[in-house]
Amino acid sequence: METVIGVEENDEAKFEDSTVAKTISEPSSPKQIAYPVVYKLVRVEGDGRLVPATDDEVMEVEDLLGDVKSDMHFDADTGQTVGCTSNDGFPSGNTLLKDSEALIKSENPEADVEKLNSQLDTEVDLGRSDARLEEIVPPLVKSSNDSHVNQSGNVGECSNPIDGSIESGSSTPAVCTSSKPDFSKLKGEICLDNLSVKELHETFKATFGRETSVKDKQWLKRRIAMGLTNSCDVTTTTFVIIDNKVVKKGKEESCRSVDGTLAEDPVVGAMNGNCGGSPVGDINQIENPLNVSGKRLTNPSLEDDCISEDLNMEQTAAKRVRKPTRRYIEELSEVESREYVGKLISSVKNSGHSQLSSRSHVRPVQNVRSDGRPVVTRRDSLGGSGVQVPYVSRIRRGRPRENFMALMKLQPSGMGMAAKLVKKALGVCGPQLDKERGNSLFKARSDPGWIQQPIDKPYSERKTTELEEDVELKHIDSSGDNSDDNVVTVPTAKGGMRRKHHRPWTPHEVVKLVEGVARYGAGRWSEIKRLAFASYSYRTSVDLKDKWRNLLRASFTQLPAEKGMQDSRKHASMPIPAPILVRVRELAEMQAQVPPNVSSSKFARSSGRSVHETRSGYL
DNA sequence: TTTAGGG
DNA sequence: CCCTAAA
Repeated sequence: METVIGVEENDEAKFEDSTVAKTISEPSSPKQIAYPVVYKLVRVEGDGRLVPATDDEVMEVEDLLGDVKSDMHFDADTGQTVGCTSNDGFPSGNTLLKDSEALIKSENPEADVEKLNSQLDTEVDLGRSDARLEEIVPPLVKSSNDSHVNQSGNVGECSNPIDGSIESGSSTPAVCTSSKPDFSKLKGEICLDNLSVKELHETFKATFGRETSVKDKQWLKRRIAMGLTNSCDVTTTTFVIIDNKVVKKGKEESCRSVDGTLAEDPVVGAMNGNCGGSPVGDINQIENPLNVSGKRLTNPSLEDDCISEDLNMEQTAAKRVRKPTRRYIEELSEVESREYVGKLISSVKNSGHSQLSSRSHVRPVQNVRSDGRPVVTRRDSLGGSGVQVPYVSRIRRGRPRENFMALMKLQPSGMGMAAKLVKKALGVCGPQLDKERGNSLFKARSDPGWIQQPIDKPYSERKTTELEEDVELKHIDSSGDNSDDNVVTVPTAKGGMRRKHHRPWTPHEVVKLVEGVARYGAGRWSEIKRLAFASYSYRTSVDLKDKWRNLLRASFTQLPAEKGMQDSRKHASMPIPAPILVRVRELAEMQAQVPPNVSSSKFARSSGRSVHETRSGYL
């Protein structure tokens, strides 16, 4: 049975209510209208059932969600304002937005959210909807247009359902062209426009598992599209969402994600980010994973959207198709599977590995913000001097791509316009976000390890307790964005310029590393990396190894000192907490890993494989 | 690809 | 951290 974490889109009803003006369902709760979109984490059981995620699970994903969201966020910013994000502006996103917005504005989200949450528990049929969807789809699929859509990409590149449902819906069904609803997740594209009301009804039913009395064809289409999209997201739960594309574990199935939604709601992104579950798991703010607040850029009306959409479409077309970054995927998958299914990772890895990093995607925005104009250059990325870091970080971790330049070149000139638009948008939501984020960030929590954060965080928040690693990471990331992780270009003999970046190890990381070694044994770096050391994609197994080596060295040299004088030498940089060092030493000894020099000779680490005993005194 | 080591 | 040889 696999454990996937899904996002449950709970407010079916709400949407309807809002959209349809209570044509349907219980007239009882007048407030439904105000229900914001709430996502709930669920686990998909083998049989397709959705089970509320456990705290742990949530934790696991939280982090992820945060990522996704933030990333999404960006995309959204760009996409929303500019054009459907990269070619595949998620249909649902937009659609959802429109609907939800209306809802959201009406009341204070906070309260509503809670309600929703409670309700959520009961409502779970995304999974089903999905299943059904598949059933229905076949007939629908291929109904028309394939060519149009497929131009850019295949499955992944779906056109905006919005267009399909709204635009064409009202006007001429004939031209499904760009307007085909996004059903692509399943197998192909479906053009809802071609369906009769009755058919739509059926589809609706199949999608949502219930009847609808709405006669409005357009509405139905939209609704369905939305539903499908959402379900898609749910399905996707495997979570690897990269640049608008959702990559399922292993498979490369992609579809637009809820960009729009997420993006639309900066706050949400931020929220998640904060909530970013730390592996440590001492957080429980998961209550409202997503809380759509009323604050957001709102798209005035559908009409407007359509317009912008059109605009978007154009630009979109020009944009390149981006595949998920390998690293990114890795990261996500790791988080996801960590402790659960480590295997998945490998498969996921295979699925996507492009040179394009999510970061590249974002960068333009950054540049724009700081410079005031869309300048995309490698220099910026490397030097990072003038690059400003947008509120949401998590854009790109890991080592910078060597061929970044090339990537940038890919950015069509259209970017310019896009960038401008984005800029505009950012101007509005940026600050707000920051604020939001900052506040939520303050949900301080006890830091597992110690106190010193070696890293200089760009944000002042830093002093606010050591937000757990996740947050910390974000900060780092942010800083990284600026300076690109302390990237320093080092001249290479071969004429090339090599980037060297420094990523200070956080206490958490160290702890994890130690634990990992304890659990799996030193030397099994890949294992540790994958399992115990799940997140932190930027740490490669080699990194782990190196770090361990260092720790070992440190532990054996520094420990003795502790006994006598606390500090024979002021550890200039980051003082590694004594306890940890102790543990390290212990482990080392246990596993017959003796630090070279210090103890005696270099014993190959071969005896300490069994491991497990380790965590006695400490841990 | 992953490990171990050297730089 | 990076790079590379070995496995």
